[in-house]
Formats: sequence, structure tokens, C-alpha cells
Amino acid sequence: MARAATTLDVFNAVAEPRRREILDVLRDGRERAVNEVVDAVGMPQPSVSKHLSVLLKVGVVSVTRNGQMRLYRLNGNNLKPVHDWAKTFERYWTHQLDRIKERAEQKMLHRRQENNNEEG
Amino acid sequence: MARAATTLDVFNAVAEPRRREILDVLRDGRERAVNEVVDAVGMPQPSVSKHLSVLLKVGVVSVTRNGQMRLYRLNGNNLKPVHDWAKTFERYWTHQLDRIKERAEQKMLHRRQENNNEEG
DNA sequence: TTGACATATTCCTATATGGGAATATAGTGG
DNA sequence: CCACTATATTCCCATATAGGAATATGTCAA
Repeated sequence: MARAATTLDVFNAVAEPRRREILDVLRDGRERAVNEVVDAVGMPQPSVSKHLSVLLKVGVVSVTRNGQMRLYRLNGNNLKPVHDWAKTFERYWTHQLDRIKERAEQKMLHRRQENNNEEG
Repeated sequence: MARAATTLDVFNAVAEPRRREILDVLRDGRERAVNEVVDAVGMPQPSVSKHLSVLLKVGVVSVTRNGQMRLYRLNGNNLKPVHDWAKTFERYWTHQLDRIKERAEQKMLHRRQENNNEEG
């Protein structure tokens, strides 16, 4: 099997830096025409359209027609799974001192185990 | 250009569900031999080794030799960028009521604008 | 050395890009 | 209908998988 489709889920969709850039532009919640996004990120229009298409498929943005323009708006709540997952590792950077302490303790433990092995 | 390498950054590395599964197993911070991970996730050993290799390259795990075993340990703080980025969209799910209110207000605004356009 | 165990690596293949260029589609105003 | 603007789509191609199978590498134990 090859790599999963970028349109499979949010994790795959936001793995692409350009797409995160686009989402950053839309972060304020205001809807924007494709060309506004193009100007903001400085990528070719077809690229932006393609990326927006991926983001649309995973539901991270929604689109509305307005004349000849298509207004894209962020659907931020669909990024929650990414946040939630990453948050389960929060203690690794929140309680840095605790972690350092833990690691030191584990090292001590290992030393003891190794000594035991050598002795046994 | 093709899709970016999974070893390019953390976002690409954790886009793969199997790798997130492996990280979940290591989340408690205890180091584990490859076979322990294999038993925990129920994937073929070569797959696990490959995934661990990717995770190692982006620095999300570290490895230590112990006899014929290799003990992998989570390096959780390297997941912080993912958390930090996702967190910038936090208001979309934290202040749900506020968001609903905002959207309602934007709709009103649009209606007014449309009316203005029709009138003008 | 030999056998068993733990891991990593190699091969192979189907698949999914992402970018650039060119083009198609569609709505607007005249 | 025509020129113009805004977007989407199509083509083509180099590249990077992820999985399965088979195999190599490394280590321990007797």
C-alpha cells in the first residue's frame, strides 16, 4: 500500500506546510476569496485551489459562492482531533522539571539493574 | 515535486496513524523493546521497525541498546510544535457559544451587505 | 561454532502526491 | 456575443511512501 491520501483525515491534510500556511491565513475566521489567499501566501493560484480542495475534503474549510468568487472560511473545530491528540503528550513540555527528574530516576534504576545483571 | 518525506518533520511523521499508535504506546515514558511495541500494536515487526525508524529520524523517539534489544523511548517534547500549532485554533472549540454568536453576526452583516448591493 | 532470538534492511509494487504549465469553466459587464 | 476576471481542472513527472516477503545483521547462550 502507498501512503494514505491527504484527503483521508486532518492529520494527513495538515502535514503539508503550505496547507498549514493557508489555514494560518484563515485563522481569524473571516472568509476569503481564493485570490486573497493567493496574495497572502504568495503561491500560484492553481496550487492554492488544489490545497483548498484538500482542506475542503477533510472539512477543515467550507466554501460559499459569491458571484464569480468562492469564499473560503476556516472550520477550525475540525482541527480539534490534532490538538487533542498532541495534548495527550502535554506533560512532556509542561512539567519539564518533573521529566528531568523522572529520567534521572530511570537512569539510576537502570544502573541498579545493570549491576544486578553483572552480579547475577 | 512529490509529497514531502515523512522524515522531514513531525507533522509528516505523525500523519501516519500507525505511527501515532506506536507513540500512544510509548506515551507513558517507559522505554520499550521493539517486540514489546510489536505485541502492543499487533503489527509485523518489520513494519514497527520501519515506523520507529521514521520517528527516530524526526526525533520523536530515542533509542538505546541493551544487549540484543533496542529500547525505544518517547521524546515527547518534540511533539510540541504540533500541539502549539493546533492550539492557535483553540478558540474554535473552546468558546463554541462565542463562535456561534460570531457566525450569526456575520450572517446578519452579509444580509445587510447583500441588501445594500441590491439597493445600490 | 552453532542455534535461537531480536531488529534492521532490502526488494518490489501499487499508489498518491505537489508543482508547473496549459486549459477549462463560469460569472460579469457591455 | 465578447473580453475579462476568478477558480478549478487536467496533464505530466519525479518522488516518497507503506506493506509484505525474504533476508541480513547482531547478540546471547551453551
